[in-house]
Parts: sequence; C-alpha cells; structure tokens
Amino acid sequence: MRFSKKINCDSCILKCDIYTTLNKDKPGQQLFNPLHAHFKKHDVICKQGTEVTHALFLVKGSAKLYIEGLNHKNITLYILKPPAYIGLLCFFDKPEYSYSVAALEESEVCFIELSLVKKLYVENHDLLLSLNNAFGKSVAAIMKKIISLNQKQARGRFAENLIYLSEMHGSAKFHLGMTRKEVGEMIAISEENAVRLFTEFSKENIISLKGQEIEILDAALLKKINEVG
Amino acid sequence: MRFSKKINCDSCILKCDIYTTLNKDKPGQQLFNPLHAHFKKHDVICKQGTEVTHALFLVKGSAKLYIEGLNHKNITLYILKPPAYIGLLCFFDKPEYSYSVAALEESEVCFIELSLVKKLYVENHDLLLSLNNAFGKSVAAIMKKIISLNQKQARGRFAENLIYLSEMHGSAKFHLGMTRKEVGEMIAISEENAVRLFTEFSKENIISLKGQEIEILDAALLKKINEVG
DNA sequence: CGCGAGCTTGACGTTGTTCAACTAGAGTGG
DNA sequence: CCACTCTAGTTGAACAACGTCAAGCTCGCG
Repeated sequence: MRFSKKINCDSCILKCDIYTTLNKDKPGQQLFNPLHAHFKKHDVICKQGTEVTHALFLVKGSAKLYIEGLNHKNITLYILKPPAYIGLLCFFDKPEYSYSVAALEESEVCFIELSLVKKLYVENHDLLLSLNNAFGKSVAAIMKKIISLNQKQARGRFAENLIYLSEMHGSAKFHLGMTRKEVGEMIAISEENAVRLFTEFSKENIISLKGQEIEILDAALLKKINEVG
Repeated sequence: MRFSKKINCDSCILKCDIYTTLNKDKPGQQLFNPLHAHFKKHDVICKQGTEVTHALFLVKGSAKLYIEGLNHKNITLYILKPPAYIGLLCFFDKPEYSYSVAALEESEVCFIELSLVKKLYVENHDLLLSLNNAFGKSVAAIMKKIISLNQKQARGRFAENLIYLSEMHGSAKFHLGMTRKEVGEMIAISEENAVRLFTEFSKENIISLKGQEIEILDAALLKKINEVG
C-alpha cells in the first residue's frame, strides 16, 4: 500500500458524495485533504477487529468484503466496485471493523477523516440519506447471502455466484481474477469442491472454462440451478 | 394484534430516545401520537417484503428477528428485548423490510411515524448517533452469526445458543418459551437434530431438561463446546 | 375419550469435508 | 538451458455430519 497525499479531489475521476456535499456549500475550495492510497492485488484495505479511523471510499479497482472466521477460514460477502463506501457498515460509531476488505486487483482508495464525515452527515440531510440508503442495500444483500449460504446446496450457490460474477463484470465472458479457493470462500465451500463444480459445469456445457477465463454458455440452465437450490 | 391509541408517552414505563429527544426540546408537550400496539405470542410484528411505514420500538415482551428463506424455512438471527428498535436495520430509506419479526410472548410495541423519526434524526445529533450505534451493534451480531452458522457444527452452535438464551434470561435456569423447531431455526438445524442435541446434552449432564424448563449444569463445558465448534 | 401439536427415536441416504497424491505452469538460480 | 521449487489446479477415496422419512409417544384440551 502506498499513499499519494497530494491528489486534488477536483481532478478525481469520481466525485464522491462527500466531495459533492462540501463543494455544494462552498464551491471552489479544497476543504479537506483526503489521503489517496494505492493498493496492490491481495493487499488488505481494512482489517477486521481494528479501529475505524477513516471513511474509506473505493475509487478504482475492486475489492472483496469478507469476514474472518474460525481456523483461518473466511467468508466473502460481496465484491465492491467503485463507487463504493468500504467502511460503510462500521462507519456509524462502531469502534472497530466487523469485517475485512482486500483488493482483488490494483485499486485506489480515498481515506477521509471520520470526524469530518460525522460532522458532515449531521449537518447535511442529503448526504445522510444517501449514506443510509447505501447502508440499507448492504444489509439486504447480507440477509440474502445468509439464506443462500444456509439453505441452498453447493450447486445452487455456485450457480448463483457465477451469475453474480457475470453481472459484476457486465458480460457472459469474463476473467475470474481469483483463485478456486477464493471462489470457495464466496459460497462457503472447500477449494476442492469449487474445483469439482467448475469441471462439472464445464462438462455439462453450462460454462466454458480455460483457467481463469470463464464464459457462461447456458444462462437459462444456470438460473434454474440457482433457483432450485 | 390490537391497537390502543390513547396511550400517553409520559406514563410509558420506558422512555425511548425519540420521546426523550422531543421532550428535551419542548418539555411537557405531547408532540406525537404514537400507536401503541399489543401482540400475542407468535403474532408477526413486521413482515419481510412489506413496506416500512413506521419506526417500531419494542416496549415490553420479547420477539425474534428472522429471515424467511426457501421452502418456508426460516433463520432466526437474534432475539429482541426492550428497549429495542425493531425496524432498525431497514429504517434508513430502505423501502421494504428485509426480515420479519414475531412476538415470542405477549408484547407491546410502539409505532412511530417514519417521517417524524427522519425529521428528528436529521435535526438531532444525539438521536442520530444513538440510532447508528445500535445499528452498528446489530451488524456486528449478524457477522458473528454468519460465521457461527457456516463454520461451526451443530453441537457448537447449539452450545452457543444455550449460552445466548441463558444470558438473555439472566439466569442459568430458564423457561425456553419456544418449540424445538424454533430452537432449530436459531441455529439452522432441523427440528429432529434440535431434539437429539437436547437429549444428548441432557444425558451428558451438561443441562437438565424438563420439557421447556432448562437449567445449565456445566457452564464451563458448554463454553468449551461452543469454542471448539 | 379422542384428537392434534409438540416431542422423541431409529434408520438411511446425501452432501460436502478432509486427506493424499498427482499434474501443469511460472519463476528462479546455477 | 535445465533442474528446482512453488503455487494453483485437479482427482479419487474414505469418512463424518446432517437432513429426511417414518413411526411412535405424551400431554393438554375440547
């Protein structure tokens, strides 16, 4: 991880709500000095159990949000793509992160003083609602995940995850960008079973598979497998 | 469920944050007309998928917060005791509930206009922080639950749940107040396995069991079973 | 007295984990 | 340029954990 302090928000490709809010009230001024950080693949962006000191905003790249479980086994809840509040769920007066986030590829993250954000969302109605809205969506996603993990069997979860990844990449053909083990962590199965499901689905001509290059061939069947569990 | 509209908050046994906030600004005035509702055991207080119209506040009794899953199988995330915001997780601009809540015993719930709460927490710093704080705790609890459900086996989850219930009742000896099936839903196992675990733990003298009357005999062992999974 | 809900127990099959061995490809240093 | 090694991926077999089905029990209540 590497900081580049002297980045000006005005030149940022993405205008986050915080910048917009500040800029709306007092346009033209650079009112805060966010730390702009660069993360390499597999770098940990925030760590479960550590103190929440900044609001984190994913500007570029992608990252996985996961919980660190027992015996070093993790469960990945979802993948973050810009624009995304990374610290969102823990952001509100919770002293420490209840999850971790790690970069899935080269990523850029903006660090904003927590005190500033708190001051802002207390003063600014729209910002608060927009944060809360994002918040509600995360909670709904987690609820869905709990059901999926506990009531579907591996084939159904695997199908669901392929659909999720495909939608995430916006194409039926995509580069996986993670190991079989990491795929397993997304749906709480072992690495070996992840491999088995990949080859199984490939043999059944549901997907085509060349290493990390995936293409969904039979989206309808995939959807069906997802639904029946 | 039965409403009793003419209840005055001043006589309420529990002063919720919303009342306190309103009263602090303009003491002595009855500024809002909450609906005070009475629920019987098993009554559904709010239903997954329906619109969020009021902030709900549990004043008396207890309730379970659960997600309705596939094939009418539910997962109970946790139990609510007063004082508790029932609608909390969905409260912030999320149009519909992502979970359900049902009374576990005779309970009383206060219904407060959502628009009033929103107006209040935008204006009032302390209320906002207190809501957010409660929020963060819920999220942390859910994260812990996900790990427990997916990485511990039934015995460990069962032990954990006994400890949880005992702490909830504030005693090693307590009345269960729910069926074996409902206990199963708390830890995502079948009714049959819930029964088996009860008898198993009873035979091993970890608990004493007479119908719904439970007493924890060996708390240390229970804790150990919980920890090793 | 009989009915039904909740509880209990046994048998059986499926699912998924774990262990272990093996393969393929990418780097690395001599 | 070739061994060496390391990581990721792959496959098989044995095993344990749970769910499901089926049957029977018990208690409270109409």
